[in-house]
Amino acid sequence: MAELDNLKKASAHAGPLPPKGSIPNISVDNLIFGLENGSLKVLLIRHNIDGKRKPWALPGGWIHFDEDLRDAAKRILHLHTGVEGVYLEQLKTFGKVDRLPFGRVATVAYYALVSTEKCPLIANDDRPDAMWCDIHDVPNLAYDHNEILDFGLKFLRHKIRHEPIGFNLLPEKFTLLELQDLYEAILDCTLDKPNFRRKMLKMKLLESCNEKQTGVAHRAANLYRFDAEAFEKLSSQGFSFEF
Amino acid sequence: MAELDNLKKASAHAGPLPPKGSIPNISVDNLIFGLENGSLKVLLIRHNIDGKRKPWALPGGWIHFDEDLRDAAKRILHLHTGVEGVYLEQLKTFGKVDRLPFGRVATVAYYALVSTEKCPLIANDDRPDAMWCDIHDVPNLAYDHNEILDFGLKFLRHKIRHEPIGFNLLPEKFTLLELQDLYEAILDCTLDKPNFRRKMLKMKLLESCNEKQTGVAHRAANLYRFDAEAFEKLSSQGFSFEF
DNA sequence: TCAAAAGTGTTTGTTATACACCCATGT
DNA sequence: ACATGGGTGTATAACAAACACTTTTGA
Repeated sequence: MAELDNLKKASAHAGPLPPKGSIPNISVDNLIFGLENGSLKVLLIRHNIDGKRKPWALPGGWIHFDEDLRDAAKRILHLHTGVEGVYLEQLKTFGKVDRLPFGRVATVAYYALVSTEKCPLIANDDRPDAMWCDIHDVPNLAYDHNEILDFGLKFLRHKIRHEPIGFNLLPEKFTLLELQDLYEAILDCTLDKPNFRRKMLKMKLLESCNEKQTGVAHRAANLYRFDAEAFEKLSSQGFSFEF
Repeated sequence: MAELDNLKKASAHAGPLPPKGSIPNISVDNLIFGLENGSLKVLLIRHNIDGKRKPWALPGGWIHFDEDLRDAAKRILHLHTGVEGVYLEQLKTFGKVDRLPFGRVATVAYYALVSTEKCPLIANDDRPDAMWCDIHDVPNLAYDHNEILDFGLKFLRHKIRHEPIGFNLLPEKFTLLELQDLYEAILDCTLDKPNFRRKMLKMKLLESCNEKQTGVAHRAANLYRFDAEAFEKLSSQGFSFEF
């Protein structure tokens, strides 16, 4: 029951619930991206209230009076995925007058990148339905959530070319081909393997784990991890990631 | 008097004024950049209340209940500069619990790029002080406004390398050297003239006005304007601006 | 031994960089 | 005539794209 209360409080989009202890007129909505079977997915939830199914929506919620904006986004992310410490950035604030049928609410959208394997979806009878939805098959969402998603997707496509954030969608250790597949999935293109390799390695942002893949039916690839330290160092010297 | 009322309503940072007809807990703050004598400037204002001078601050205000977020930002921009139709984009929303000493207010920061020559500052006894402040000489600002400015400045430096927005800081017609000076001012570096020329012209985003500079004590340079149409066209073909 | 993916090498054309140079104009 | 900035040319090095090739491994 306490959990259900939490959920109601956490969801701005179950309806015009009075947000006790929360700031009126502002909500948070999270765009949670994941990669599954080489496809880009987004986390959608759907409430079942009095046996009635609401439309699919982005996971969102209200902001407590004593809670930083970013902390509210983290809390909502954790509530639906159980993960912490993942990539989470503010996307944009959506504030059209009539974006919700009840009252005036501006929503601050955040986007998160998670590796789906770390991320078992939390859904049962007391909680809303949840699914990883392929980015190409997104249904009509509640309110202006399609608009938020479209904006976020464009933003991600641009961002991934200019900042090394793709790694957050992969497990800690990954092969170069997994990384390439990720770029191909997000940018919706095909890339040349040898050239992709060279380009990535030349940047010196990947650190070899000196470890091989296991359980593959072909030659095992070397595993790499993203070297955040090296990136900080290079950035401070004026390096700018470009893909 | 009506003007003064407007100003009070428009300024979230004159103090904890009750925002009648406005959304509580959300404000808008504008980061208005301009270029003057080859230096990057930001517009700051300062209120004089009961003969007491408040600290310098970013121009900001409340959002009316029947006004889109973006329209509020436009209104505040126009109030302080008189300009309309200039480059204005959302920067980020700042929502720390204690960012203001009175009450809980999240502020949506916008940034604008204007050519200062179009932009006589509106300031007199009834209005707040206003100044174009060199980016290197910014004083301590009210509340978290230094944080907002720092974030905006970093953002601008990054953005100008990846999107053709610099033109908005120049008059409609400009020379290649003016453009180069702009890049040097914002990126804080020096650039090679012939190479800058070629790089810019090769992108096909500049349209020659077939007109020369006037009133200069040396050979008059050709004037160019930014060709927004060409940019749209190229963008839709996958072109990505890089400087 | 074959399929599947790892990983290397090489060729070719394009682009960036650095810098030398000439041109036009007002004083 | 000379200072000032406008504008062009060019040699070199670095890089990107395309693609042929060898290597490793499990089935």
